[in-house]
Amino acid sequence: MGEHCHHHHADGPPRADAVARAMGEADRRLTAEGERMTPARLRVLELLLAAGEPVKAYDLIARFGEDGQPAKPPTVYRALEFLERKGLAHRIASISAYVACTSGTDDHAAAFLICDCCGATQEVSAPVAGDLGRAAEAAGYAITRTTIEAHGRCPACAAG
Amino acid sequence: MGEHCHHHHADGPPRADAVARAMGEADRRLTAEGERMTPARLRVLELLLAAGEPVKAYDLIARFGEDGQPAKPPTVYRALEFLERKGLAHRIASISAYVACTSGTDDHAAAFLICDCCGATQEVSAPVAGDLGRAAEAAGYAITRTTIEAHGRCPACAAG
DNA sequence: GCGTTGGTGTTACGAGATAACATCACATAA
DNA sequence: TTATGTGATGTTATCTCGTAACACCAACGC
Repeated sequence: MGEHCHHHHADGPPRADAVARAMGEADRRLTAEGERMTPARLRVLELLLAAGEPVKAYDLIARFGEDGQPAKPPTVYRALEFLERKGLAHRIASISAYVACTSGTDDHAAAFLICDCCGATQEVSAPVAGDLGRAAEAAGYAITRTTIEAHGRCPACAAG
Repeated sequence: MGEHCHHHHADGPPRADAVARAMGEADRRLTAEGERMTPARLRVLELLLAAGEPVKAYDLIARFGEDGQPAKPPTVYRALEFLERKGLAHRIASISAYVACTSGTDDHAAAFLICDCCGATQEVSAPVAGDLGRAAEAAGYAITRTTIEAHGRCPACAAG
């Protein structure tokens, strides 16, 4: 039972044109909302989209400069905070990593299936009105934000 | 919208005899299973039980010595790992803190309701067979572990 | 013009967690 | 009994993660 299969079988990194398209769409949408899609924010979004899987903050920092120059930590953390606030990225707390949002919808409650073997993750919509919502309601809690992360093995790793 | 009410309304720290009882029970149970409840492990469990709410690892480290001497980080992290493995404690990833398990059952899948205002948390049983389980099954994932944490306001904080 | 607001650059540091290695306690088999 | 393996601990050092604080700057509204 281990972390020994580090090859990536599933949907690898998206093609460059897909990344560009997603960035353009995000840029247009947020600009229309009066937000400022600055170079740093776009760059971090680009790195997340290009990775296609969760990325550590310090990996983003290292890859930030096109010339190989790393960014300063606050630059990346600020961009991540913005992207998360706007629903373009998520933090995965159980592995301290960040991932571009892949749920088309405005759905602010995301859940993740994370393969501990190959690192692939899949975002699924988190029905807050489900089990957890019922428990919260019974306890009188007013929920504002959820962290729902399931670890295990993806189909390919479970097989191979 | 903030973190401004830091008083503790809910069930505060448990009474000393309740802590002692819980420790004795854990000690007996694990010893019967052939595990070693060493002083360091008991001490960390005691600190978690006495707190009655999530505690940061470095707070445990600071409070570890009865004489005020802090522990070395690995001492506490090792104990936490053991307690978590044995179902006596949980890590709450979204706030990087640790809490004693309060679910009587052997139920290894816990979920938490966390008040962002007063810090109180409530452990609820996480029905893995519910929404998330269905999503995982549909995606072909074999789940081994879940992190389910809902943030919001407890009844008292929501009111006051 | 002038203040206000929000974003960025930079330095420095605080907080969270673990690697690596030596040592020790205990059980069990030779 | 001695040998030996296993699991727990002590200790040092370091690594990773994240933020506080402050100076600066651009855009906007009055």
